[in-house]
Amino acid sequence: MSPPSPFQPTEVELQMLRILWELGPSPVREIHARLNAVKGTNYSTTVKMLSVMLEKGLVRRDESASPHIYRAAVTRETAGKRLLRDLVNKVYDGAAMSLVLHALKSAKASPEELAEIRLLLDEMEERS
Amino acid sequence: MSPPSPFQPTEVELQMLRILWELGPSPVREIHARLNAVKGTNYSTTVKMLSVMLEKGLVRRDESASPHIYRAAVTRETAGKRLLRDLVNKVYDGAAMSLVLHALKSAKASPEELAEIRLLLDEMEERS
DNA sequence: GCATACTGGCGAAAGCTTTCGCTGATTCCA
DNA sequence: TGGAATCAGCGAAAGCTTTCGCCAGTATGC
Repeated sequence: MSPPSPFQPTEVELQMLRILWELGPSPVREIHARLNAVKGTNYSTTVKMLSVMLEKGLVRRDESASPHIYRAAVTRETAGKRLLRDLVNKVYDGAAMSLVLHALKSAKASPEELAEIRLLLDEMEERS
Repeated sequence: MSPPSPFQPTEVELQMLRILWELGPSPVREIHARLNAVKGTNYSTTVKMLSVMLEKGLVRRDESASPHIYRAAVTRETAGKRLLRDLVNKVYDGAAMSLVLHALKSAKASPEELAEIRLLLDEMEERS
């Protein structure tokens, strides 16, 4: 399913990905504007970061457009899933459910979300 | 509740913590035995790692016992909670529920666990 | 056509984490 | 008590990620 990507984004790479997820495909300039707003870093830094991420396969680049357009190569869902799996393995020793419980306890949920979870639970119960 | 610890453990530190969580309070030797088994690193490395973690407040040390005894200064629960909060913020933008859903979908749960979650959901619903 | 501004990129510096060599102290036996 | 083994630690090297200075190419406005 996910063939060539064992890459876990680093701290700042994740920050960058988040910007890309929010912004959608964008030229460096816009990405930098956002990053700079929160981190006050240099334009060069943003460019470099993107080029590193390009090598790692975390972003994609469209060079045909004149200001090059960058887009995230992984969806928020995929990245989240990977990081989550990682977290579960590293801390909860693979017991994903402990984590679900923790997360649930410490989170605020809307009625809709609660309903969605119930639905999911139903499905899971049926299947087993 | 958690006064002086904004420290997020790094990769290897987490590995070390996991060993401590499993082993309980232990002398360096035993910790090293485990670490070495999975990473093949030097005894010195383990000692250094522990001293760094001591400075960061991630572990505690009992120097009165002759082979010094190290123990984790954070519980698995606390560490997990912190990392989780971090993950939620960095990837899901604070929307813990999206994460819960993901985790649920990708996990196998026993009937007992499912029941526990339902219970929790009930409580949450009442409170809102 | 020329100065100016914008864009992209390389290579190296800075700053972490991680690893280990080497050294001194302590413990353990015979 | 002497010698070997174990234990603890420092300081520096190695290896990442992150930052940026500087330069070159390209578009832009006059």
